[in-house]
This record gives sequence, C-alpha cells and structure tokens, in this order.
Amino acid sequence: MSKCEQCIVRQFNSLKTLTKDELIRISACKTSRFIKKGEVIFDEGESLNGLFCVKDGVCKLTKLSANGKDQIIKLVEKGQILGQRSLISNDRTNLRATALNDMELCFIPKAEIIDDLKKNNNFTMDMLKNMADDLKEADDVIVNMAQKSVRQRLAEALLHINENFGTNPDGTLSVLLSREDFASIVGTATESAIRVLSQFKKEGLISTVGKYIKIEDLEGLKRIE
Amino acid sequence: MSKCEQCIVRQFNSLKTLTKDELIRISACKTSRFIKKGEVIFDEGESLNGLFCVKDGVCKLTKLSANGKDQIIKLVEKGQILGQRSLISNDRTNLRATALNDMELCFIPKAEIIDDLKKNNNFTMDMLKNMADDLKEADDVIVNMAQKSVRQRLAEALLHINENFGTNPDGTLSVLLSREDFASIVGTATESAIRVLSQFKKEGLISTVGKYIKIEDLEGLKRIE
DNA sequence: ATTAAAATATGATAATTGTCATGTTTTAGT
DNA sequence: ACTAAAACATGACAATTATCATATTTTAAT
Repeated sequence: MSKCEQCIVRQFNSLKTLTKDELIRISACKTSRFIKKGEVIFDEGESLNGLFCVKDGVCKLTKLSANGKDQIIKLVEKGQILGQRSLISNDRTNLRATALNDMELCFIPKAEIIDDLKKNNNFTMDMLKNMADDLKEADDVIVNMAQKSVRQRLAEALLHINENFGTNPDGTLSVLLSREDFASIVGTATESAIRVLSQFKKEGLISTVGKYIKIEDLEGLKRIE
Repeated sequence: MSKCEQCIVRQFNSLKTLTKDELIRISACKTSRFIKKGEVIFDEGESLNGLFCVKDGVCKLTKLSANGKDQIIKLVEKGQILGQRSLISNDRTNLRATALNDMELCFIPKAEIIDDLKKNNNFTMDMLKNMADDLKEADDVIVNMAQKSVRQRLAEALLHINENFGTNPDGTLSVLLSREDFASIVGTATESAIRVLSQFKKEGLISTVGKYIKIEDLEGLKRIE
C-alpha cells in the first residue's frame, strides 16, 4: 500500500495541510479501491463513513430528479476529494458518484478525518475555503440554469471543461462525455444536446476526433451570450 | 450599543459557538446599521471587509445575469449571517444583498472574525457545517432549475418559504415578495410567474390577503410534480 | 465475424415559456 | 384628494425546448 505522506495527489486538496504525523496515521488506516468506468462509487442516500481521495480518473456527481432524469452537479478529477459534504454534515450523501473512466481511490475512515478537523485548524480552514469556492460555483450554475438558453449553457459547459480539466495532446477535451452526459450537465433532453452540438460543429465552433470533442473557436463559444 | 454576549439573535448562527470573552471583544468593535426596505446592503463585486449578523428583517441575495435579469439565490432572515462566503474566500462578493423590509444589521470587521476562525475550532467547524448545508441546498436548487417546470418550481418556492420563513397569525406567508421577486426566485419571466400564481389561486391552492399569499392546499402544492 | 444493444442523429410535432402590447389596480408622494 | 409611477393582469404570438418516431452508426458481447 502506498503512503499518503509520499503521495503527490494530496498536494491538490485539503490533505496538504496535514502534518507528517497526521498523514502517517491516516496512511495506516486508509484503504485503496479500484473502480471501473461506469461503476457507481456511492449512491444517493448512502452513509459513507469516510472520505475518498481521487488518486486517478474522473467521476461525475449526479442527483436523480423526480422526472427520472439525472442531473450532473459536478465533475471530480484526480487530486480532488469526494464525500466532504456528507462527512461534515454527518449526513447521508445527496449525490451519486459514477466513474467516467477507470479510477483509483483512497478511502479514509470518518473517525480519522473528524479527529484531524478537531485538532488541526489549518485543515478545517482549508476545507472551509474549498466549500466556500464550491458554493460560489454552485450559485453561478443556478443563475445559468435559470437565465440562459440550452445553447448558452452548452457553450459554457464546453468552456468550463476546457478550462478545468484540460486537453489531450491533440487539443481534444480530456474528459470524455456522452451526449447524454452533456444533456445531464446542461439540464436538457439528450436530443437537444445532440442537436446543439451538431450545430456547433456546423458553425465551426467545435470539431470531433473520434468520440472526443475539440474546441476550434474558443472566442466564438464565449460570444454565445 | 447593545452587547453581543446578551444578544438572542446569535443563538441562531455560528456566533453561538464563541466564548464569552470572544463575544465581548467582538461587541466592542462591531457597528450597527439600519437599512430601509429596498435598500442595497452590499452589491456584487464589493469588498466587504467583514460579516453581517442580521438582527432584524429579511433580505434577498441576487446575482445579475448577462440577460439583465436578477436571479434570487437565497433569502436571509433574522438570526442568519451575511457575507461568510466572501470573507472565507477572501474575495469580493458575488451576490447583491437587498432588504425586503426594514432591517437592523450588526457589522463585525473581518480581522476579528478571522482571528476567531484561527483560534476557536468550534467556530470554524460550525461555519463549515453551515456552508456544507448551504451547498446541499444549492445542489437541490440546481436540479430543480434544470429539470422542473416553472409551475413545479413556483410550487416548491411557496412550500420552501412556508417551511423556512413561517406564517403570520392569519396563516399568510410572513415574507412579502413581489411577483417580480417570485419570478426571480424561479428563474422565469414576471408575466409567467403572475400567470402561474393566478392559476394556483383559481385552483384553490393558494389565496391572497391583501399583498400576502396564503397556502390553502399544502398537499395539493406538494402534489405538483 | 455476427449480432444485439447502445449511442448518435434528425424530422415532425407538441408543450412550455418568453416577449410585446395593453389595460387595470395599487401604492406612494405631493 | 390627486396624480404619477409601480405592480399586477391578460391576450396574442413567437421562440425555445421536449417528446416521439425512426434511422444510422458505433460499441460490446458472444
């Protein structure tokens, strides 16, 4: 089992604020999990009893709406943490996490994290900062959902993915999403997402390389207001 | 100037976790502000340099969308705190706060709060819990915005206000909102909000007493799915 | 390699929601 | 009390988006 105190991944999340001793303690009780693409990491309403640290891969966090459709709330990638919200609220999860590609996760039991939160104020503060950033982002999403058209939202989704998850060497977006996933981010019917993406392609705003999408005209996408 | 350590209002927010000494210190440097209905407490992009504690009244937090329309993100009432997000992120506000009725606010300078956050872990933890709850709520709103009809969203808005802000003695909703405000919560055109509320009235789901709305059929509103 | 299933695509049409125009009622200020 | 402004209301129509039907292409399993 690899050691937390030597793990590069923790530099990207709140675990970076832990002391060496704390990391060694956590390392001793953490477990590793490998998840295949498409598998559910945890479901809505589950009790997690701990925190996941994403060592590799990307997953989507979704919530099932009353109409039977999934809504993607957030994408989580390597280096990020999973399950903070329910850990802190001492609550069941309100989102389902599904792997978008093969993943490796470390699981840290709740008791250890709670202990650190109580004893290490830097850790608590960093968690708080991240939560505050998530909240700001969520507020922005609310406004977009409420006030913008499907076309605008889809353009912004592409820009957001480009900005936050980067591209492959050939310039295609590194996160691979189905049209259904795009629809689920934007909150529209799959057919509508397909239509708008086809339109973007016709207009030269994007192109496709196999299943991957490449942004051809960043400014053009930004101009869709 | 009234004293924080004797103030009932703080029992409803994170300030309740502060020690008597900390409260006395805060009390000494806080200022009081009276805001008239309709006045802007702070605008999007302002630097707050502190935290507001709502002693009396209700305000709305809005964000201006690119289409020129305001979106109401949250209603904040007596006992709640205002400005945490930007204080913690050390960021300008991303929302505007506007008084919905006459308000009394206490303003606590940033330095004092930061000091408490660093020294009192209970305070930090409570802020973190509240932020986590806000985030959960925001996620729910995203799903509703993305997946539900205007009719459903408006029904839920009425239920949410009833649940969280209560009613006057005559059973009317205690928070008084214009049709434009309702439209701004739900993310629709004012005319659409008016139409749907008229429809609800025709269907006997709600009634009006002057400018106030009364829920007549709670179960009926819940059934709108 | 074959085949079934899943994903993508597109047309036709219906449902929802927005916009504009216009009128009525309520509120606030002198 | 009078008047202007704001809020509320409603109709007509346009724009957006969803739904249903049906192909086509791609993927995965045997």
